[in-house]
Amino acid sequence: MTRLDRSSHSGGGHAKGSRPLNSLLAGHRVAQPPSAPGSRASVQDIDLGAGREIFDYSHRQKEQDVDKDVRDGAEQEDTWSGEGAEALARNLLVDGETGESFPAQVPGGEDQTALSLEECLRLLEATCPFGENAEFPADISSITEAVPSESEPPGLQNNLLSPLLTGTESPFDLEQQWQDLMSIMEMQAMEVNTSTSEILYSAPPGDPLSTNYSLAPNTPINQNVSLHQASLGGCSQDFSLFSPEAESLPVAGSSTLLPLVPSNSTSLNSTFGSTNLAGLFFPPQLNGTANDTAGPELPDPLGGLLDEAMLDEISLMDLAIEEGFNPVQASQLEEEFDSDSGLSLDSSHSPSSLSGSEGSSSSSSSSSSSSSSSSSSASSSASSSFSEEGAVGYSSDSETLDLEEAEGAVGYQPEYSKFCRMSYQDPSQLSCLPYLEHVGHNHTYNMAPSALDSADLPPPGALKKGSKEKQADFLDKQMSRDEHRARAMKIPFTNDKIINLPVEEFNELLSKYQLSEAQLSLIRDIRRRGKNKMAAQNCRKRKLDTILNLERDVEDLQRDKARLLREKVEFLRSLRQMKQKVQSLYQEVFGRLRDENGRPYSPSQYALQYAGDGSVLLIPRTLADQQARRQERKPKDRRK
DNA sequence: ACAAGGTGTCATCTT
DNA sequence: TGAAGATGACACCTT
Repeated sequence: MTRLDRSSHSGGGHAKGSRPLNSLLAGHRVAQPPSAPGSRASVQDIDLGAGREIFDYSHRQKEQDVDKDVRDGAEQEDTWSGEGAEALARNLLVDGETGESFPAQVPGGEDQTALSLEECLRLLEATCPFGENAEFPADISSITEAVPSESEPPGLQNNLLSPLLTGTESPFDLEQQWQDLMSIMEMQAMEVNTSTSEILYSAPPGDPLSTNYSLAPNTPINQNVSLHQASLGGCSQDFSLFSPEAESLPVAGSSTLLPLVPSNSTSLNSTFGSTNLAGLFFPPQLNGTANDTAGPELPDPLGGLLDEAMLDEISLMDLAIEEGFNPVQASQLEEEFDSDSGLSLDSSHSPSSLSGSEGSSSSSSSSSSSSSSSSSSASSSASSSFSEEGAVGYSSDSETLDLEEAEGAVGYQPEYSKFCRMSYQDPSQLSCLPYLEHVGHNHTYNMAPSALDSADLPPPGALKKGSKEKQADFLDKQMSRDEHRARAMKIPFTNDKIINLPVEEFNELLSKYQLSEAQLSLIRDIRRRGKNKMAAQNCRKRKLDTILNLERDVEDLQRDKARLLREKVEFLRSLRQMKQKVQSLYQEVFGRLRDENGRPYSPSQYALQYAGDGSVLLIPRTLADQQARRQERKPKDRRK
């Protein structure tokens, strides 16, 4: 935040003219009028050596023309509640012997029928054997409550549906479902190549669920009944609707129960065995082909969203994302870390020999890729920066040139390629000038203007036959501004030492020589600039690492999201299957109910009600609707 | 001519 | 308190 504030002051860039503070007060920097635009030397460091015992800018003065090359110029959801059952229980009587419940006050009380759950199960087992492994919610009524039927026409509502199945309530937020699925598709479109996306809208080969199913990219998915028929093949799979306790409920054979006459059991069996289970999801009266107690058909609100084919395709997509993406992207990411930044913090790349090796004891091993947090990356980078970049530039002193050439030739540098790439497009040019490899860190605009005028690299031929003079000249051109100044001021040691020596050694070094104020000032400036230059490089490295880490985090999160969506879809799919099974059970039981005259009950007048204790009751539709409405209100109230 | 990216430098803040 | 490091901002350069 403070930095943002600072930016206001330097908004125009410590913009030369606006950088007043100590600079302007001290007058050591002269803000050049705009008449000297674009000139890097518009504000220039003037190191007159105005005694800078302390590192105070106010002591700087306009630089004398110590370097004649330096140009003059100034510087410077879901609700599975069982409350419906509880509510219902308040209106029910409990059979003292059987424990079964039946409505206490219902017109036409003799029609109230409570079915033994065991009987129901037995009934259903005849046609639909249960699996053993399926998990099922304990609260049966809540399951029924969740059976969707929202899209059925109002007129068709009073059908063979659970009384809690109202036409208005859907346990799923369809909009949310759609958004999730669209999200998956978006991700797929984002991360998977087009070939994969083709899979999205075409049936996967060999997928029996989707052979009769095709999706258009922008077409809402339709419910295809035969799809479920194929997928479920009766109710043979994983069907353990009721708990063992429920199954062990006492058999109700009393007069309170209406006889369950399997009058049409054969037809039921045949019908049920090949029943279109998708149809079981829906009210029976929609199914005109079935008898009046079986074969309902309703649009499945989930069917459009959770169609088997689509689910499989989503899984494929996610798989492609996860499996296809990971290795490639990861390797790409690694390459980025290693090459793109070109600034690996790994000190294993650090030079084994540094001109500034006095301070290389601080060298520490660090790896940007191993640190997921930018902070750790930052610290490691900082700790290794000295040794890593100790050899950067600033080696111009002619007296030690040979030494530095040797040093430069030894080891450098992790950033060598990058800097060479930046400053010299052709590395071969450097390879034939090994003593120049550190020069790549100097920008040509740091060079003296005269050097800038002829900054072009000498043609290879010229270099070939180049005399030592020419080489020296060329080397001279590559020297930084500070190096030129240091040479001009006859600083008796290398810029490299000036920059990289620890404070104590640095002060010791200074004390060894008799230096003028101008020289001391220049030395301190060189040190300050050199350190700041390395700091800036490290700062940029860290910034880059941070960006890369964030990118990686984003990719990880996207993968997580895709996985969670996939799991959600799987859950929804199994939920739908369970609902279908519950619905089929419902129809089966209801279809076998007979009144005292041996006639089937009309689904428009009666409905089965699952009680909380596991019993099943036959109650009038009106009561069932009331309870369903009451049930419906509760989640809405809760939402508010 | 213009944009983008790299680099050096400064001012300022933080450690 | 001073040294060193970190960082935003700017100018300049190269591509």
